[in-house]
Formats: sequence, structure tokens, C-alpha cells
Amino acid sequence: MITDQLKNHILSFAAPTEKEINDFLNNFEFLAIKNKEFLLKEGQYCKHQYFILKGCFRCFFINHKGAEKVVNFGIENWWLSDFESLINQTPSLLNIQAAENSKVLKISKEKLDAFLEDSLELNRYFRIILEKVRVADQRRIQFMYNLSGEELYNTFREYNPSFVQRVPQYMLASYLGFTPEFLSKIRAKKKP
Amino acid sequence: MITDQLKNHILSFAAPTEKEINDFLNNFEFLAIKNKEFLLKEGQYCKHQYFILKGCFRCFFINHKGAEKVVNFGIENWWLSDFESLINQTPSLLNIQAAENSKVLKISKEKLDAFLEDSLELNRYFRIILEKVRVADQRRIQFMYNLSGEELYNTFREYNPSFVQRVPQYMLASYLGFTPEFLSKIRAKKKP
DNA sequence: TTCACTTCTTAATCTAGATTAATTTTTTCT
DNA sequence: AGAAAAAATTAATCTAGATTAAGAAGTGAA
Repeated sequence: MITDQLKNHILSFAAPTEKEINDFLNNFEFLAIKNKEFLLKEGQYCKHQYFILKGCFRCFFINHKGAEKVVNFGIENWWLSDFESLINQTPSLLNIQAAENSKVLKISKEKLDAFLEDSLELNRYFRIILEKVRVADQRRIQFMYNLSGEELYNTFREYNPSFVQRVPQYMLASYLGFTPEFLSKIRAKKKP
Repeated sequence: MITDQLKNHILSFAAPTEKEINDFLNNFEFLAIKNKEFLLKEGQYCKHQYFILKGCFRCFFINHKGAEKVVNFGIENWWLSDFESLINQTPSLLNIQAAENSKVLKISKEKLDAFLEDSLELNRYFRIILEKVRVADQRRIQFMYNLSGEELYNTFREYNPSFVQRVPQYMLASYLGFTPEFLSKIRAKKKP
């Protein structure tokens, strides 16, 4: 089943009954997304949550100088959405674009909310996911203003060795908060 | 009741029964914390969650240059803990210190976990809280590397006008990611 | 197998914000 | 109230990283 991957992910954090989880999984739609296609564009209302089965996405916004700023990446077994737009029902400030050919499962906010209304186990699942996200966000904020650009890059490499090859360097530079030129400089320094 | 404030907070996001919520509230301990006292020190294991009834706290760590870096503030009706230490059972990298004379409610991780085992409504409550935290963290990350120091300060002021007076400027500068000297410069520029 | 496009690199110059250090103002404590 | 400590200001100097610009190297489609 195409939804098995999500099923396993849920079961690794919570314990819904077989019926409950199958009912839930029935509400997802499968999508194949080509590299550079958008799941969400700035200005749109985010109405879905996406679970990444395969591939890679980046969330970015256009800053006041017109430059793309990467806020997040998403890879296999991550949930993706613009939470701010989704929860507050406001136009999104973010773009979500595939960085590889990808496969996702999609569910509407209404359907998800309906399940969250009654299900202890799904509330547990998302609570635990969000706790982990919180830990990651906190650590990221801590890194962001404790470390120099060079240290940021080295730390990121250390924690995510395989990911560094996965996206163009200019995206990684943007995510880490500096320019591609500066990343080049760092990399040139390390070689000899 | 000293726990009424927390009760109201929970009831504004979830709908536990009267018995359920009262059972839960029975597990909290009230603490009065004097300005500059610590709730948690670097190296300790964080074993509690705190709900702030009144007052203000800062979470900070000591960076590799020996400087205090403020990661977060907490005020009335916020939950406080080092999530990373609490969840992963690792020694904390953070200090949590009162920035005012404060009042908190305290619950141990074990007791909280026991309630989360069975309660749909408490899982809902914390899931919703964490969604809001996520939105705030995302926005903060976005601000952090889209805005200049001056813009950061002005934006923070705009969103939190009353808070700016509440903590020393050196803490605010640290939270915003720059030095107190630079904050002085920004403020001097605005006056005339 | 070439044309077009995207990504990466290098180097010169520039700037926001850090650092240092001295001075003033505010707060706290007895 | 007065001394001591904590916090804020000011100014001079310094630096990590931005900006600009140009070329090199990959990548891909026809």
C-alpha cells in the first residue's frame, strides 16, 4: 500500500486501532511532484498538510530585496505545510517547491481537523511530532546566533552529512543564512 | 484557587471534563520564585514543566566566548522547560532564570506523561499549544535572517510594545542577536 | 555536440554590527 | 543618604560576511 509508509510512521509514535488508522489513511491523496513544481505559492491559502514519502522540498520566501530565503527543507517522513497560513487562515508568506522529483500524501485541513476532533491517538501522534519539531527549532535558533557562518556550515554538515549533496549549494547557503559566494569561500578554505 | 488560571488556559483550547481537569491540576505544585533565582541550570536534567502564573523568565546559554545568549523569554500563561533535556533525558544546555519576582505551577515529567497516556483532551491541549509555538518559532526564524538589527528591534517593539520595558536592554539585545552597544546606537538614532 | 541555462568560483570593495574601553546613569543594598 | 554594583551610553577601531561583477564549469534538451 502506498500509505504504509505513513502508517508505520504513525505507529512508531502512537497506537491507534487498525480501523482507526485505516479510516484516517483513506483520506489521503497521493501526488507525484516533479522537481521545481510548487505545492504552495506565496499569497495562496494553505489548505493541506503534506506527508513526504520520497524526495525533497524547500520552503522559501522572497525578502524585501527580492532574494529567495530558504526557511526549511523537508525530506522523507516529514510533514510539510505553512502552519501559519493553515492555522490562522491567512495568505501564505511562503513558497513550497520540490527540490527533487517527489512523492507526497496530501490531506485537507478539514479532514485532518475532523479526525483530531475525536482521536486520542492522532492527537498524541501530532503532539509528539510537534515536540520534536520544537526541539529542532530551538536548537536551530541557538545555533543561528551562537555560531559563525563557517561553524554553521560545518555543524550542519556534521549532523546531516548525506543531505549536503542533495540540494544545490545556493539553497543550502540561503538556509544557513548567508550568500552562496560566502559558502564558496568557506569550502575553498577547507580543501588544501 | 491558585490553579484557576491554568484551568482557564486549558479550557480555552480543549474540553476536559471537570473531574479530569481537577485530577490533573491536583498534580501541580505552586512555587514563588524571586528575581534572579534559577528554575534550571546548565548541566542539570530538566524534569519538570512550569506554567507561568505571573512574572517573567529568560532562557539563556553561555556561548563559547563566555557570553550569555538569551534564547527565549517566558511570561504569564506560557509553559517553560528545556524541551530538549526533558524529552531526550539529556543534561540541559540552558539556564532558566527569573527576570522578575514570579509565580509558577510545576509538574513532573512523569506525572504529566501519565496524564498524556490516557487523556484525549490534554493531548489536544498540548498539540494546539505546540502548533502555536511552531508558528512563533517559524516567524522568528524568518525575521532573524530577513531583517537587519534595527528592523528586528523595531518589529519586536511593534509586536510586543509592553514587553520592551519589562526586561533590561542587554537581555533584549541578546535575545535579538546583537550587542547592547548596538541597541544603544539604534535607540539613540530614533530619538531626535 | 552545441546552445542555453543553471550553478559555482574568485576577487575587489564595502558595510552592519562587533569589540574595546571609558564615562554616565540607574538600581540596589545597608 | 551614600557606597557599591548593575545597566546604559558614546566613540574609535576592527572584521565577518555582503555586494558586485566577471568568468568557469556543470547540466540538459533538441
